[in-house]
Amino acid sequence: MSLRLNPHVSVDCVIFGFDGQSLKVLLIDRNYGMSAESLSAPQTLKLPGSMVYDDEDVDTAAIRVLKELTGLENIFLKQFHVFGSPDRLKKVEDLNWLQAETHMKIKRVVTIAYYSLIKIHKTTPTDGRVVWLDAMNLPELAFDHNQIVQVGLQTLQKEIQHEPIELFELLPRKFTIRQLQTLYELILGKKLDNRNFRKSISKSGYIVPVNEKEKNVAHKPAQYYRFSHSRYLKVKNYS
Amino acid sequence: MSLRLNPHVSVDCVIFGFDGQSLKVLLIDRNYGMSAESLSAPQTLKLPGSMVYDDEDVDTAAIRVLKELTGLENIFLKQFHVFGSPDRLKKVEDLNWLQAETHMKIKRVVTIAYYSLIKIHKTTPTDGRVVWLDAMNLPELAFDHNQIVQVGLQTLQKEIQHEPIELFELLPRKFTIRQLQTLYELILGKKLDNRNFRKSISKSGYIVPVNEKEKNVAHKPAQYYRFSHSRYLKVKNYS
DNA sequence: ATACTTAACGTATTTCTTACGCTAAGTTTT
DNA sequence: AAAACTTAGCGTAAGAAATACGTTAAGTAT
Repeated sequence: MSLRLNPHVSVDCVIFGFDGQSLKVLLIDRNYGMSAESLSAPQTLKLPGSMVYDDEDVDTAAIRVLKELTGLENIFLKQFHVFGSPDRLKKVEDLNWLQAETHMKIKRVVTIAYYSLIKIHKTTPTDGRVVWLDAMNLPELAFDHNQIVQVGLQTLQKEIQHEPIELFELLPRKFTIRQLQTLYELILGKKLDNRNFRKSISKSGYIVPVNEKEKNVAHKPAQYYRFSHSRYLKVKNYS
Repeated sequence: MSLRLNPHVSVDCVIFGFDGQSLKVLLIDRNYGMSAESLSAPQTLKLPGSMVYDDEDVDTAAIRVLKELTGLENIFLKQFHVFGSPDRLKKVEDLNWLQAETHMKIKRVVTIAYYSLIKIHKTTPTDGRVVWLDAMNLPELAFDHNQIVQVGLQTLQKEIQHEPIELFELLPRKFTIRQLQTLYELILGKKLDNRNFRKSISKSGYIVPVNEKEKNVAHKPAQYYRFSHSRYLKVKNYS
C-alpha cells in the first residue's frame, strides 16, 4: 500500500481584464528586479498565487491574493478546478524558485485554481511585478499555468452563456453596447450579429441606458448603458 | 504574517445511483462491525473517500476510491468543488475517527469532492459497510458531508441541462423513455410533460430504439431504447 | 456639400418551447 | 368475452425565441 503524505496546498488566480480591445490575463514576473540574464530566461511569468495559510479557508486565500496584487476587495472569484498531478513541479527551475520563495522543502503542491474578472484601470499600478498579457496569445508560463489559464477560459466561456452578470465586472460602470459585444466576441471567440445582440440586450431587462453619450468620435456617438443589479435580481427571481 | 502549513488532502466521492424508483447516494458506515451502542450513535455514515497518496494524482485517488468500493472502473467521475474550511473537523468524533483510521496526527483536511453516476445493481455486494440511501432525504452525516452532497446535487442539476450524456451512466443499457424521464424528474425535482419529453428524445438523434419491448407489464409494453455514443458524437460535432 | 464610419431600429422566417387532445396495446376485473 | 384500467405513444396548434438581413441616423473628416 502506498504511503500517505501531505502535499502543500496553494491557490492560483486567473485574473481576466479587458482594456476595451482585448482580453488580458494578469501575470507576475517572478524574476522582477533580477539581472538581465534572468529576465531573458523563459517561463519567468506565472499566475498570482499563494500557499494556503494555517487556519485560512481556501477561498479566503484566493481573496487575499487578489487583494495583495490589485488592492481590490469584494470581487467576483470563482473556484473552477484543482490541479493535483504529482509532476506539476517537474521543471527544476520552478521547484527551485518555489523553495527559495517559501523557505520550505517542497515535494508536491496541489493547487486550487480560481478565476476573477476585473477592470484593468483599477489595478494597483505600483507593483512592478504585475503585467497584463493577451489571454489568447500567451508565452510559455511557469509550472502548468498555461493549462490553468486554458481551463479557466473554457470555464468562463461556459459560464457566460447562463450568467452574463460576470462580464460586467470587466467593463467600466458606463459602457456602450458595442463594448459589451466586443467582450462577448473575445471570450466566445466568434463574431455575433450586432442587431440581434442589441435585441437580446434590450430584452434582458437589466441593462439600462444612462443619460450620456460618447463624445468626440468620428461617427454617430453611442449611448452609454449600465448594469442594474436590482433589475437583474427582479428578472431572475420573479419571472 | 501567518504561518504556512500542509493540510492533509483527501478526495470524497458523491456516488449517485438509480434503482428505477429513487435517486440514491452511496454511503459508508464507518462503525460497521462495532458494538450496538456505536451503531446507534449519530453521524456514523460518511461519503466514501481517502487521503491522496504520495505520487498519486488527485483524480486518480478518486478513481481508486470508486474502484475499491464498487469494483467498477472507467466510470464517469467529475471533480466539482473543494471544501477547505479550517473548521471542517470541528466535531470531536470526526477527528478521533479520522486519526484512528489513518494512524496520523491530523489538524486539517482539505477535500476535493467528485461526483459519479453508476447503476446500483453493479456494485460489489460483498462490502457490508456500503449502504444506499435516498439522496433527497439523508440523515445527518459525518463531517460536512451533507453539504458536499447538496453541492454535488446542484452541480448535477446544472450539468444535465447541457450534457444529458451523464445520465445514461445511471440506467441499464436498455431503458424505456419513462425510466429516463423519471430520472430527469428526480434529479431536477420537478415533473415534466411526457409528450414533450418524448419529442425532445426523438429529436436528440442519439437515443435509438432497440428491437425489444417490455414483457409482463399490466399495460401497453414500452419500447426499449439505448444511448448511441457514436451518434452522440456526430450530433455534437457536426451540426 | 459629400464621403465615411459606426449606431440603432425594423421585419420576416425559421426553429424551439409549451400546452393539451387523442388513440394504442397490453393486463386485470367482472 | 366484454369492460375497465393503466401506461405507451403520436399529433397539432399557439406562442416564444433565435436567425438573417435591409435600412436609416448622427456624428466627424475632406
